[in-house]
Amino acid sequence: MPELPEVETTRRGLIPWMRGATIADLVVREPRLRWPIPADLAVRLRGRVVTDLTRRGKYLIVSLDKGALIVHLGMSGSLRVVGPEVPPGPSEPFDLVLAGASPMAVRMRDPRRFGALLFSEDPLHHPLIAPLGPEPLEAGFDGAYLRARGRGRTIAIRDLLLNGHIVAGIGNIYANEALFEAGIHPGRAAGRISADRYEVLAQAVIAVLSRAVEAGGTTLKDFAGSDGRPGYFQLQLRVYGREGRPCPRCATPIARLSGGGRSGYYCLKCQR
DNA sequence: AAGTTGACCTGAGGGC
DNA sequence: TGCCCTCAGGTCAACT
Repeated sequence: MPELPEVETTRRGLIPWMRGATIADLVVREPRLRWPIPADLAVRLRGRVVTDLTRRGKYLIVSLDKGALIVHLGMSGSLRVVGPEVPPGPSEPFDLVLAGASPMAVRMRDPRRFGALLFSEDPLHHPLIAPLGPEPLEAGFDGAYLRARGRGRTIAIRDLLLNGHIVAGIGNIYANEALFEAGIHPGRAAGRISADRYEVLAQAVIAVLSRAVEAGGTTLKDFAGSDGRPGYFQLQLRVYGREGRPCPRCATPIARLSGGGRSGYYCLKCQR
């Protein structure tokens, strides 16, 4: 599920609830996520104050008066605000309980358990965060940067975009959508794309991600924002998941790139 | 070094 | 209806 726009949607929804709040407790029902939730985490968190909620790529960083939580939603994760009376369902590994006049909890749902909840004294230097590439919606990301990273390489351009150490936050949906918008074939070797086309691609990445953030992310199956409402960007998808349907530009049926990992969708006429 | 594949999990959907 | 197979929004580790 969650790529940059979905994580950003979650972050924006949680800010009013979390910023300035005191953590009353962490209730762990299932510690076996991508990495185990540290056993002593609840003890460390009780009484801590949330000073800020930020995002780096697909990671949420909950800054505390001492240290920070690092949250990743994996493939199937979401965070929702619930009242204390709402009983937890299956696949809901933890609640972060916040104190206040009307106490509430931030509840994680993660059926596939590819998500993570970790603690760090210095999150920006954490081994998962430090190697991330630039944020695509901030300065430092442009065509020249992408071209420099792709220079001389035979890797498919889609896989370059999916590598968080090259650029942070892009997943399979938005990589495919941006490549369509830029008219570039997802399998094209990264080293065989002109400077001009790299500039078009970088702008397409920025445009697609910005529109998706505005729409509240993409809900294909089960993504929900912190208020439980879905995103709406799936209505604007032009190629992802649309094999056989007409290309919005030329009406040629959308093709699917199979073989080797995750699938790619593209128009074989518009994208070279 | 760069590229490719497997691994980690659950649940949904299609075919028979 | 039910079983089995395939696939899914991520990404690290271990191979070639």
